[in-house]
Amino acid sequence: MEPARRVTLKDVAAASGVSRATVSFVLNDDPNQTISSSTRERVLRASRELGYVPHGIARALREGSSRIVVLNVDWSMEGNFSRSYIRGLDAELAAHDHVLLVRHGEAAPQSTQRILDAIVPRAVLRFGEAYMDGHEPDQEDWEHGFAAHAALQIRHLAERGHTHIAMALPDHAFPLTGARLHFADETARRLGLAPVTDLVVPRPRESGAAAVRAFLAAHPAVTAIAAFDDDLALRTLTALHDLGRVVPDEVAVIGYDDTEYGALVTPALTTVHIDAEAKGRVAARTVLGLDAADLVMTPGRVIVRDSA
Amino acid sequence: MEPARRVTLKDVAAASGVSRATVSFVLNDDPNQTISSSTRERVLRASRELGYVPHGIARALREGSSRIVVLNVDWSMEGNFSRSYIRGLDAELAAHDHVLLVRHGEAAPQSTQRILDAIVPRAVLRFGEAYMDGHEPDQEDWEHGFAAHAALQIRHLAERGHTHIAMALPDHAFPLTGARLHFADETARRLGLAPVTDLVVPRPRESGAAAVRAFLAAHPAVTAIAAFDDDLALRTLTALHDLGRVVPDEVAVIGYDDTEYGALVTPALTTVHIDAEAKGRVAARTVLGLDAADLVMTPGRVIVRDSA
DNA sequence: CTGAAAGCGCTTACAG
DNA sequence: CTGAAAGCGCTTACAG
Repeated sequence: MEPARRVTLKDVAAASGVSRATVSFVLNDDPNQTISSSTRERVLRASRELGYVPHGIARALREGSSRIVVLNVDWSMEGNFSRSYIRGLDAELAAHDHVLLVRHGEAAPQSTQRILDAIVPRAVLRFGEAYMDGHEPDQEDWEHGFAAHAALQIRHLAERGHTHIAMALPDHAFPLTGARLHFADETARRLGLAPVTDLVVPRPRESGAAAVRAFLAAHPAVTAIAAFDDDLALRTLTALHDLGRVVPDEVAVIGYDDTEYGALVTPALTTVHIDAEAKGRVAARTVLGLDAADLVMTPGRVIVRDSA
Repeated sequence: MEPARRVTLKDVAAASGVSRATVSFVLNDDPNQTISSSTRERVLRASRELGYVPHGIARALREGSSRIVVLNVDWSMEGNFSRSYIRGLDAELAAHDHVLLVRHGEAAPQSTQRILDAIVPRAVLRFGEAYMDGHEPDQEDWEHGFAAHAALQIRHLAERGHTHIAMALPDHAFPLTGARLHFADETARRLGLAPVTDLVVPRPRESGAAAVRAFLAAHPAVTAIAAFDDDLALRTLTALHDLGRVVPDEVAVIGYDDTEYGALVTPALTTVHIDAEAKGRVAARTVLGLDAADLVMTPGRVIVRDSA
């Protein structure tokens, strides 16, 4: 079982009767070289016929880094946002001959470092970093960024007449939670609503119900809850159910990031859908030093169901 | 901003007064070489002091393939199984100086091929492949494999007195669905129950309810439904709720793979929890040609809540 | 317009 | 026990 020997530059050079250098120039469209079109033709044909594929490793050794971009995903916000973001990033990198390596953040930082040293990626991204950029967001961010997405929830609730809104947050705070609360509150301010209060809803069902009960007792004016994500929305919905509160009549709940179970719970969850594929593509272009001005963002939108 | 030059073998060799070859022998513990312990000491110290990290790219070029193992994930069974499997695979590969590259299966096969040609991974795995091995499972598989996990659901229902069981399946069949049904049915046979019938539950809420209604009308003896995963369990639960059927009294439902929302729905979902980390580790060892006999599997277990 | 040559950093027969 | 040398496949100054 002879494993078919790899076709190399040398083979293409031999087949087309030129040097390896020339083949490389042609295949990489080197702008500093002028290659006669007949030579170019010959090289291209030979390359095609032999099924030549550049050896990424050799190229990487020569270029100083591999065509791998690492994405660290260390907070698990599995949903449309992350999936679409990764899809866009992946596709755009592939279009530019790079590979996306997704690192799920379980590994110890030390092992991660060893790995990075070993594969020499072109770039290392952290999921959510770009998303969180601009805590004091610019216009762009209020249109398509994190701020805009946070605003969608509040605006929807405001349209339904709610003036006192709380935000349901996970028990383990991380950078994004603070930012979300900030943007939601800023949106409420702009709309002339009461400040957004925060409500931590732990995962265990009983503790969740207890937390929501205590919160509502302490904040009787609150009639709507914007959840950090659909998971927290579900925790909140379950807590309200267990407390015998009617949704949305007594308390409205809106989720975030449109997970698949939102439509299946009762009452069905109103939520925010975010397609981040374009954002992923922008990240890819940016990391490769390419212009991304032509990419248009898909705005987030509210999926209206029954809970708000 | 001079980027700190990389420490190479040559530096370590110079610092310890030996050749690059010797350094390589020491650092790789080459069994074909006998190195004096004083030399070994000196090399190790120099390497440590200089913070030497082998250049993975150069090594890969020399060795013929990179220390990357690709995992293709193309059916999205996000839950404990996949997460724990990936965690184990990742950790074990890291322990052996390899990196896991997770490819989410959205990319076109052609681009995937180009990528693989470019990075020359040590191995390419397909998620679920090992899991599905042995459609006619051996003893091992009935203990810790796919068959055993499928059996857990049926056994739990049988213990609760159910004799006529259906399996809720997604509308798009894929290899795993057939295997699951097969194993469930085989388990029912061994336990002396009626054959397991299949029930396709589409995602849209109304179609789901319609499908379940029609099914129950056609199969009045069925009192329990084992779902393909928690998502299908939730679809089924929702359908039963919408049809006014009481769970578990009229129909019991058991999920699979213990997603986080199972505890939050009403009635809370009884499900199967599978810790596949050891399986991931075995896959890593296997792919590297290492012995995996010492790894012990964690058996799956039923998480009993209210739905069955 | 094209080619010979150097070199990226490593591993491993091979020779001593 | 240790070192000099070749070579993995590529890119890119450099010389013609």
